Amino acid sequence: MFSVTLPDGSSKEVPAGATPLDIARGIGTRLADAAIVARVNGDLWDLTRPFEGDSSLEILTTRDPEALEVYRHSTAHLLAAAVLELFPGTKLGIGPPIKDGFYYDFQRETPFTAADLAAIEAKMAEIRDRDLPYGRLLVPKEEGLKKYEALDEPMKCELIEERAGEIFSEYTLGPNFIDFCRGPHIPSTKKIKAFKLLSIAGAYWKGDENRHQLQRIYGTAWYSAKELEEHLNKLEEAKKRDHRLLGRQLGLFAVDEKVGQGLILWKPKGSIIRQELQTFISEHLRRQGYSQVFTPHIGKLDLYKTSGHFPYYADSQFPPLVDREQIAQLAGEGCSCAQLSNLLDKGEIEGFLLKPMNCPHHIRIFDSDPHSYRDLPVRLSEFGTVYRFEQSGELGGLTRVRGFTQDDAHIFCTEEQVPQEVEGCLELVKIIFSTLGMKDYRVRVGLRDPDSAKYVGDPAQWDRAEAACKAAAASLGVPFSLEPGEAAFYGPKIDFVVQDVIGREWQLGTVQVDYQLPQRFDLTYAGPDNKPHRPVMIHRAPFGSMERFVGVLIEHFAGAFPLWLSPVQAVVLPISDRHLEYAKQVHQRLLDAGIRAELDDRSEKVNYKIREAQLAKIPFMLVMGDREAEQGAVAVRNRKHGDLGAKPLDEFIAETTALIAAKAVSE
RNA sequence: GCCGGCGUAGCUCAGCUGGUAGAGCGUCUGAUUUGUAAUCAGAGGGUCGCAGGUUCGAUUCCUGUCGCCGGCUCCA
Repeated sequence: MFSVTLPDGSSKEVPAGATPLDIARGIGTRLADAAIVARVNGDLWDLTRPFEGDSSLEILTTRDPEALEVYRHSTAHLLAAAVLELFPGTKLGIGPPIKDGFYYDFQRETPFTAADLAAIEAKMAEIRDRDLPYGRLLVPKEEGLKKYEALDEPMKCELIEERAGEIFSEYTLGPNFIDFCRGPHIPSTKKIKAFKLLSIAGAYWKGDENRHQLQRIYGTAWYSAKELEEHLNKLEEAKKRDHRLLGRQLGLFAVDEKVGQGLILWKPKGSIIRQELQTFISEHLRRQGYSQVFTPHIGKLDLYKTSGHFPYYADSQFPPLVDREQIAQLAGEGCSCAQLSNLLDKGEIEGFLLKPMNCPHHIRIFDSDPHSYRDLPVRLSEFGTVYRFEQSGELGGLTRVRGFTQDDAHIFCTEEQVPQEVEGCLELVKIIFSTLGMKDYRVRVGLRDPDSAKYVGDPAQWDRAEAACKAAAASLGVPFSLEPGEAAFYGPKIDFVVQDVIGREWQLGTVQVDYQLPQRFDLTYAGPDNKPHRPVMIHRAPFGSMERFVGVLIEHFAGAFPLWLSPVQAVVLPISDRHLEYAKQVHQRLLDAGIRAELDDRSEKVNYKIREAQLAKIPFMLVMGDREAEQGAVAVRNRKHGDLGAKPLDEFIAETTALIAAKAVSE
């Protein structure tokens, strides 16, 4: 007999061989029905796995987030079983649960098609209806390896070699399916109520682009058809907020294949949003003692050799700009492209680079004057456009582009000033997020990966810089995560990360502490001892890039920007031609008051004009007919609150300009 | 860059197994003078992404290429 202790402190005596499910049934059929998995002595445990001694037990039901992961993982096994029934010989990779669903990686000669997906889904339902138990078996490692070799499952063998202990567990599903798996799983397939396969994608084995590529099938699974439907609806709704769609509908930006992939054309309306954001942050920069600078879009290759950007990141740079005649001459001498590239690397040919970062230019500005410790910190800011040759498969919308403008600045300060300066930078990011009402972000402290060689500089400096970042993040008052491998090559950083409508994460604001570049450029300032000292640099961009930030912002507001950012803040709608004269006067008054207003003087019905303005998400529609013209009034309609009734024009202007000045998030 | 899917009028999309294309909305013109989410009528608009190939004939099949979408990898 074992003693099993429940969360309420009570305990039950059970015979050897008893399972968590037995106890759940003993407590009640409703609990047994809702039960997905157990927690035994702190570990997740199959409901049907017998106790192995005196235990604590918790039954996890559909209410527990961990249970949902188990449920989805079990659905992934169901997917794999269906694939093997339909396509024998397919090799299995891995099949974990993920946010909102699961995937399974397969290796097969012929790619899966959309039609296959439907067939697989049907087969899954068929297997599910067989009510098969998820059976747990224990196998000694050597014996297991032989078995999976016999099954011709090379990836499973590789996983066993790497991960399995002396005895490992595997899970069966019916007589023909077996999978090396830590588990746990739901008791049987009949628990799976609602699932759908969503997409097929390529994925490298073990995420390594040098290894073979697998076909990944993504799916989603829920406890009920209703939840599944809601989830699918949510995905549909999210698509409508996609900044790529809204960007076109609202006329904010365009990407033109004749101009080039990933190169953003800001249309007039989008430019207003960007300009307003720049004006907004510039005011805060001024208050924080920043100076503004301008630098060119290119610089000599040598500059980037000094900084370390070239040639180490040659793959993500646009090709160097080299003198035409020099190239012609080299070509005449039979110089190959590879040799040319080599000559560039060695610095034997001079050329220019489209700048991938602004820092080298700012450094040269700093270094153009001698500095005393009394001058520091020096804070140089620039809305600097940089160019990076991102992989073509990565480009999309405004979030991943090849030319973008950072709201960049570099702070040159003493080591003692670092904590205070970093906090000042974080303050800027906080101002942005709070002004725009953005709450869904996470803070990531990117640290170096001790196993990687891509970082420059000595470890002691890294340690100090990482400590400074951790301390600053801690002072922020919001949760943050420490993430090794996420540092910049020259230093650790604090990033603000948000999600787009389809759940992809994007880094926006960033603050990076850098001990390397001042050294590489041999920057100094005169200390109190009148000897040269090395300044520390802080790179920071509170928006990150204007492109990405606006992209995220479009989705955040679903295109309905707050008044102060709206490209058109009010539209004047005369009811008929005889109100046109008054409408023009109103329009001009609005423009004079600094309100971005348009006049819709088309001979259309007011309903039609309202509909268009509404779809354009214009905050205020001012309808005017005889009554308004007589009284010097405007009938105000708000995009969200509808008809607000008539009020004197002066009053509307006063209220609206106040809302704009306050950067109110809603009208 | 890799895997898969897609590319028909400005936009959204239809077009069966090869016989050079159609709708709605937008645009333009005319009529209408309108009170809080679409007034009516007419017209214009596409070398079916681009380049080759197969074929008597290709938007439709094949190859290449460019671009877009999803995922992977990457992101100084």
